Amino acid sequence: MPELPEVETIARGLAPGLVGRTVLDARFLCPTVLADCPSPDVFRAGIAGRRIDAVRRRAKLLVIDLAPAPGNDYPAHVAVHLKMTGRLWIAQAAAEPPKHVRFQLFLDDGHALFFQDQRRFGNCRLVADLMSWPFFAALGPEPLESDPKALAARLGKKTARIKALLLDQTVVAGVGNIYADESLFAAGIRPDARACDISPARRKKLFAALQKILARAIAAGGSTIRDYRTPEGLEGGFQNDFSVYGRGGQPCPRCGLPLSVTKVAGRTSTFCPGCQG
DNA sequence: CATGCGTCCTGCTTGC
DNA sequence: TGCAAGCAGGACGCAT
Repeated sequence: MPELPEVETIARGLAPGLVGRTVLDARFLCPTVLADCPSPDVFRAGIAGRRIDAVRRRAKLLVIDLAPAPGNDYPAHVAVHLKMTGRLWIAQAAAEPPKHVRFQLFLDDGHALFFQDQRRFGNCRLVADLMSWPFFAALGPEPLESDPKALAARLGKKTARIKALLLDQTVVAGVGNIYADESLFAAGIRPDARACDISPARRKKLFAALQKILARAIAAGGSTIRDYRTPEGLEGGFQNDFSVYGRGGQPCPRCGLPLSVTKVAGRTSTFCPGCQG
């Protein structure tokens, strides 16, 4: 469930405890959490002795930038995808890992980064060159760093449903089901509308609304539906500001009609049949 | 190429 | 009260 605002909150929360530290080792409590790597030992050797230069977000990925080190004489990155239920926090290295902890990164100050993931959808990987990773190279623009008009132009001739395109990480990066539904409501667009049937002005309005909603969600520390927590263990606050997500059957906050629930692009989609159309 | 759909995974919720 | 089916959803593999 962590989408752009949640991963941004996590990156900001982890940075003070990680940046400047040196990585000593890693431990995998679940073998499948490690993606695109021949073995845990290859990963461990690849990170050992490196200093953490930065902790940042790209799309829904948490990216840890690692400096070169003796024996590892090139920059590298650890990329973590939290998917639905992933959580990250820093604790004493000797702390007993709670249930569903899949991975630990041990630091030179006696602490460790813990990665917990109940549903095992999440993963982490060690990447020397991010752009040689096809998924990363194909990511679309960051919505908060782009002109809404330029984003709108990216889907001008597409016939797919607008909801499917918002969720497509190559169209725009970092949007998931929550912020897709919320921005479609704000722009007055049905989730099952075909992109080519939406006027350029309304498509621009959609991305302007997306920017505003993402910024407000980051300011609130993200949205907690069930599993998401900040690195400090706190729930987000933006779930209290939802207009439609998870509110099927309840009155539309704008017109009072009951909100409809459908499946679009295989995802539950909530919208107002009066305001979006 | 573009689009759409089934699959993975596990714990909570719903329904009989 | 108990148990099974349903549901959540990001990315990917495959079908059309």
